[in-house]
Amino acid sequence: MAPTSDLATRLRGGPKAAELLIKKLDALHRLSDAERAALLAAAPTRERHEAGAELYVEQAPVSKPYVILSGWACRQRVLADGRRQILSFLLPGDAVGLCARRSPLALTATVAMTRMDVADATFVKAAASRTQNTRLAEALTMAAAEEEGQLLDHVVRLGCQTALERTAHLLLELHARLKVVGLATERSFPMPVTQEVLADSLGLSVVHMNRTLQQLRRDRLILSKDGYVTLLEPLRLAEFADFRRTRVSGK
Amino acid sequence: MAPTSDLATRLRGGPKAAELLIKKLDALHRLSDAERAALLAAAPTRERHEAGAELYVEQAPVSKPYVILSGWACRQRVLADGRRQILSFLLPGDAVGLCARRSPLALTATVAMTRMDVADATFVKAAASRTQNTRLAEALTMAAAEEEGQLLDHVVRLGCQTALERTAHLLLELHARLKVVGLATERSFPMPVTQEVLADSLGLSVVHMNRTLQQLRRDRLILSKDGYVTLLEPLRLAEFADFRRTRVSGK
DNA sequence: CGGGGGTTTGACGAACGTCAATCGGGGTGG
DNA sequence: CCACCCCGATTGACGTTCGTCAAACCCCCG
Repeated sequence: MAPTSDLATRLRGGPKAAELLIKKLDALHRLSDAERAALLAAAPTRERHEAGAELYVEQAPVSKPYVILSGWACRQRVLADGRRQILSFLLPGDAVGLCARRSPLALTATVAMTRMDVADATFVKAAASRTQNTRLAEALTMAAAEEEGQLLDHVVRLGCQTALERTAHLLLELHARLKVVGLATERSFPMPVTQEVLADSLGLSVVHMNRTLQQLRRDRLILSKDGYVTLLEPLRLAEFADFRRTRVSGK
Repeated sequence: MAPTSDLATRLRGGPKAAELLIKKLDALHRLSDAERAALLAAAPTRERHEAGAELYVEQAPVSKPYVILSGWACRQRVLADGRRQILSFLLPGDAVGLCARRSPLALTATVAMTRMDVADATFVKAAASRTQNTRLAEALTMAAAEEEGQLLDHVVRLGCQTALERTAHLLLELHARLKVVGLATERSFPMPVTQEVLADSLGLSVVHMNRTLQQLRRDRLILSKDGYVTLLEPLRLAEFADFRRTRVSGK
């Protein structure tokens, strides 16, 4: 199901740190051959982070940007009394910490939810600032806009959808994002996080999260086991959850 | 309570279209005298929009940027079955539609909630792109980051706060934002929108919104009447709602 | 064999939504 | 000037969704 050989190659530290990033940006705004080559040529430093590691600390300076090579992270905030809200999921191919401002402070904590491999993305910023790499810079801007779109979707989920709708909507988003970078098949994708994480993302209790997933299974809309989710009826699910692909730029 | 004479001046079409914007940016990242002067010198086209007018249509191209001179707007999405989610409030001094990308499509609708006066903000974009106006460009970037911060706050409100906490938190945000541009006093500010709007923003029903406001009044935390809100105990309210001023950039 | 984290279940209660009616003020036409 | 109306705020009664608590269960691992 997962492309294990590719994955193994990447994890062993092959030269293709930018591979997933390119897949993602290309889908958003086709890069030039030169830009793709420039990104692939880079051999950035890699880091491994264990689950629970904090990549950025809320209100602390953003150390350096990363591209996620494998594993999942999230942005989160924790209230004084311990309540946690997960604001977004960060998946392989995502670039993080590429803020435009001068000495940026992180608006949220960023935490590894699984073991993950990341590459220092300073080379991406450098490449994008070269004048010949126009489309790369544009693609990064569009990626930022797409991220804003995801945050807006999240607000809608939390603000006016039921537990069932929220869950379906989030699963559809994760599936779409993973498919772009080749980590999901037509209907399935890995889900390496606990129900507690989903609950904290969707504003539900763990118990209700569990029951909601059960209901989706009972209704034969999804399958889930062993860390994989299968969307049995993506179209019906999308209709039900009011899920629509939003475009960020058009000509 | 409201600075009526200033307001009247602005509404009559005095030359100070950028006045409120400058107040806001200055508070975020002090501009140079030259930058302030450049912004104040501009005499952009003005437009008046009645309540209900749609400044931008979701998924349609963003026509041109605006600075809000008076009145409130919001960004919103409407689901297929009519449920509405308000994603953010746009207040006087806010710039909207200043997207960086090429031919941007609006990620949400933007709707006037009161009669409003806006100025064409093309001159702001132009001024920011001149190389000598570094700090202006930086300030705009920081304003964008602040907006992201507000969106993150909104997710937290919806995801893990009670109706009472959400409401208090939103009122504190609105107060802080209006105070920066001089439209709020130490404890009071105008609230020109219906409870239905607040409800659609906070993910509550109108009925529950009403009861929540009543409770805040009963608890002597706020006063509200005639379109004005007074925060009776801002500190206690902030403590209760876990409201914190988040900084976007640091030395 | 024991332990711990994650999932699942049941019973119960609280927060919030829905429905429907009333109230109150400002505007409008007769 | 007054009757009417409409929109927004308010109230009450009731239903549903979702949270909480507590216990069991399952599986992997040491």
